[in-house]
Amino acid sequence: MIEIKNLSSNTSRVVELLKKRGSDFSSDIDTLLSLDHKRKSIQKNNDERLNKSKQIAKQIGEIFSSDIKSPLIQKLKQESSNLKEEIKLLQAELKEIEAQIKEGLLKLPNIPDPSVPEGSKESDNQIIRSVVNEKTYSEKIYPHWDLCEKYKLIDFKNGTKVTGSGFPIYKGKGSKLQRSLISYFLDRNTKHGYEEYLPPFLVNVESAFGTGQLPDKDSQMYHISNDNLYLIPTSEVPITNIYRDNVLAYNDLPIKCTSYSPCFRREAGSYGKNVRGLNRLHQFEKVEIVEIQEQEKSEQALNNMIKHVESILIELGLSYRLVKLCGGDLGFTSSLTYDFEVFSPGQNKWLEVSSISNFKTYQSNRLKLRYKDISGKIKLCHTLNGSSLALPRIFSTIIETFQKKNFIEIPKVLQKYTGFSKIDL
RNA sequence: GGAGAGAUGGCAGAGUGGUCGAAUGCGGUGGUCUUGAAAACCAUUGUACCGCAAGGUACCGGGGGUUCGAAUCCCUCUCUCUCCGCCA
Repeated sequence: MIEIKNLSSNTSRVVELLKKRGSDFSSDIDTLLSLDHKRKSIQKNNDERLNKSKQIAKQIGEIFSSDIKSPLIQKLKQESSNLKEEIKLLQAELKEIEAQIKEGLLKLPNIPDPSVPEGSKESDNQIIRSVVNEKTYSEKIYPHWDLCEKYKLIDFKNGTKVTGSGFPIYKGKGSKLQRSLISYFLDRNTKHGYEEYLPPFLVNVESAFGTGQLPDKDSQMYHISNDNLYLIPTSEVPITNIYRDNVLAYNDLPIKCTSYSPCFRREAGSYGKNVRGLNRLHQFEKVEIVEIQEQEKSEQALNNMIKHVESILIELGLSYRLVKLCGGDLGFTSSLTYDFEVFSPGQNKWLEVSSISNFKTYQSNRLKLRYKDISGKIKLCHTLNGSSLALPRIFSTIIETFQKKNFIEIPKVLQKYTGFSKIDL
């Protein structure tokens, strides 16, 4: 949620930057500002009346202690009753207008960073760098769904039987490889200073709201109606919400967390080729990194996160590229996002495996996540997060990239986790 | 799931209708003293909104109500604790 103060003091700048997303929000913002103006004047009126009635109540108390029968009391009571009627009306008005302001603010996406490239579609994203490993294998390359069947790594059919499409069952060495990747990612992240967490996989409404899944992505989450809880679409939600409603000391920062969790996404509207195999699932596993930072340091923090995730991709030996998202492709709550994509030789295309974002104050404003800076001033924190990494597409790319005629090689760094160096028949 | 008790500032803990944003202790910060430190003493120490400021308003788990006046009374929700039941 954008801060209304920012909106009123930098109106034209905010409007300009929001245009990168491909829409003009100037009239929405004007409406919000005039609502806020109105809100202030109502509140002023309200406060004055409250003050008066408070004074009267005090006066009654004083008279009461000396002369219970004083005729003044009745008169004052009446006066206060009248005031109360006015206050009631003003407060109803105030509540209404505050709700309108909040609703309006929630509809505004985050302000894109000035460096965000112009553009409306995926092809407008800016490729920062590409690192492609040369092929050493010249036989026919199979896509991962064929390999999963051949080596019995994943049972898609029975996943569909047991739950539905998009719920694969890993088995045998497939399951072991999956588990090894989780451990490997967590170890790499903790070695880089992130503290490991294992959060709840269900969250309440406040948490879903805090990180911006509600109300924007309501239909994309699984909801448990009995208890009004949501299955998490990413562990960013429970982890970031740990710090909701907090004023941290500047020397508590940065807070760096990493966590594994399954992620549940309804993915309503997806179909066809894009969802084949492991490409798009309703339940998938992910290791996430979250960082809470001082405002001045978040830019550097984002760069560090990128370097860290990149070092993992290099270690795994995958071909990858780093992409800076254009305004049109930028997520609703993000100000600046970089994606890592790995090259899938079996499908001959790039697949997103990590999305690293700086949300600046957009999440923290909702979360009321603040810190006291060195001068004692209270400010909103900056929040950042990224996948480090998302499992299924790494899994599929590994088996596609390192397939040989009758076996699959396991990358060196993973072997101490898997306990085997290849998958064969 | 059943029965009971409770939720107050960073923490502990008073306060059961009037001048309470809230005693007291601990902790934090600043100072005095000291070569330095400790101790002692003094001062200070919540958040949000409005206002140039002075100042005003709201907040004692959340929401609603009674009253001229609510931390205090009533309703409701959530959470915590104790006992019983069930259970990996």
